[in-house]
Formats: sequence, C-alpha cells, structure tokens
Amino acid sequence: MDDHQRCPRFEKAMEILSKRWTALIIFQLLPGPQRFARIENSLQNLSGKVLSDRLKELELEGIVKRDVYPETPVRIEYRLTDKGKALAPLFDSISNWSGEWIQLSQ
Amino acid sequence: MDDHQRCPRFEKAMEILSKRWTALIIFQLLPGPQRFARIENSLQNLSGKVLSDRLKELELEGIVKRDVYPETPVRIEYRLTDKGKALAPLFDSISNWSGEWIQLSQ
DNA sequence: CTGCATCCGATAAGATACTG
DNA sequence: CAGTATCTTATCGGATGCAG
Repeated sequence: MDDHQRCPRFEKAMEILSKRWTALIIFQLLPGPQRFARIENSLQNLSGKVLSDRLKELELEGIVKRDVYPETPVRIEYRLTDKGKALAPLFDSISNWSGEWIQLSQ
Repeated sequence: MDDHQRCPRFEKAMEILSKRWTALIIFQLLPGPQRFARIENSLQNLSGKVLSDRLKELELEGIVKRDVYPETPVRIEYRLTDKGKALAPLFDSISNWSGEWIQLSQ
C-alpha cells in the first residue's frame, strides 16, 4: 500500500473549494445567475464582506463571471462559467453522501 | 428559477469536508489504514497539532476510526469507516474536475 | 519516537456603518 | 443595490514541550 501520489492539481482544487462558504456559494449559483443580495440572503450567516471576498476569488479562478447590465439602476449578476458548471457532479456526490450518511439528530 | 433549498445535511457535509486539510487527510487514508507520522509526512505543511485536531474531529463524525494495537511500542492506526469510504466518489469528482480545469502555470 | 496538550501570534470571519 | 471601511471577535496554525 502506497501513499497517494501528491497531485498538485487535486490540492489546488481542494484549496479553492475548501475555503469556508466557497462551495455553498457555487452550489447556490448552480440553478442560474443571481444577484449579490440574493446570494447573501440565501446563505444564513454569510456576511456581505465575506461574500464579496469569495466572489472576487472565484472570479479570479475563472469559476464565476460577473455580468454588469447598465440599466438604471444598474443590475449586476453572478453566474458560473463552464469551469464552474463542471463542478455539478461534485455537488451530486456530496448530496448523495450527505443524504445517506449525515444524521441531523445532533 | 428558485434558490436551492436550504439543505441542512448538505451544509453539514460541507462544514465537515471544507475544513482545511480534512479532505486531503481522508484522501490520504483511502488506500488503507495508516499511522500518524505517515499521514503527517505525506501532507506537506501539515503540522502534528492540526493533524491531531482533524483526526479527532473525523473520529467524532464517525468518518475515521482509531485502532490501538497494544504492542510495545504501541502502534496506532487510523482508518476510514464505511462512512468515510463512501466519500471515494466525491474524490473521483474532484480529481476529474481538477484534471480537466486546473492549470498549474500560475 | 509517537501522539498530543498548551501557548500565542497570525489570519479570517462577523457586525456595523457608510458610499456611489 | 452592490459593495467597502473599520473594528471586534473567533478561529487557525506553528512552536514548543511533555508523557507513554
């Protein structure tokens, strides 16, 4: 039995996804583009500051795209890129696992 | 288009898995039981304290089991429970995604 | 030597108030 | 509405040390 090979890609992925709130934000965006306030309201205990930080990080990683619609008032929407949408199977995996193994009695 | 329903199981799962190092530790244990020092050595920059913390958390969650073999010197091994092993598909998903989308040029 | 406790500085998160 | 600035609080993680 050997160690798992150190895989930098895998570790990078974990580094991105394992930041607090990041995965939940992506999950929330899966159904489609959403505005800042909506994401904020959908995630209990997530402050505007942290959401702002995370969205910026995700934009840098190319997982989220920020669309500005110059209406009045201006409308800004966040949506997943293809790279972001490609994470859907991962969330299915987590969903399946949590459905089978997580008890809420605690 | 609706918000994703708030799913406490999913959020609990994310809370567990998204702690720094946790997923990498589980990944490292997938091939089989391992001792403390081996896990520590396999994960660059992971300190003994943090590993100890994480293993205790994972034990509480029923994801990892700690086996004590009363030899001299004592031998302690950590292994995944069925609940832990059930996470394997999740790591496949991350692996696939990172293989396809993560660039290391940065 | 291995596994873990304690201490403490660094970092991140949260509350609140404010701006374009 | 979509953030930012500032401050306080909580959490993390690295160094060290000690017990079995």
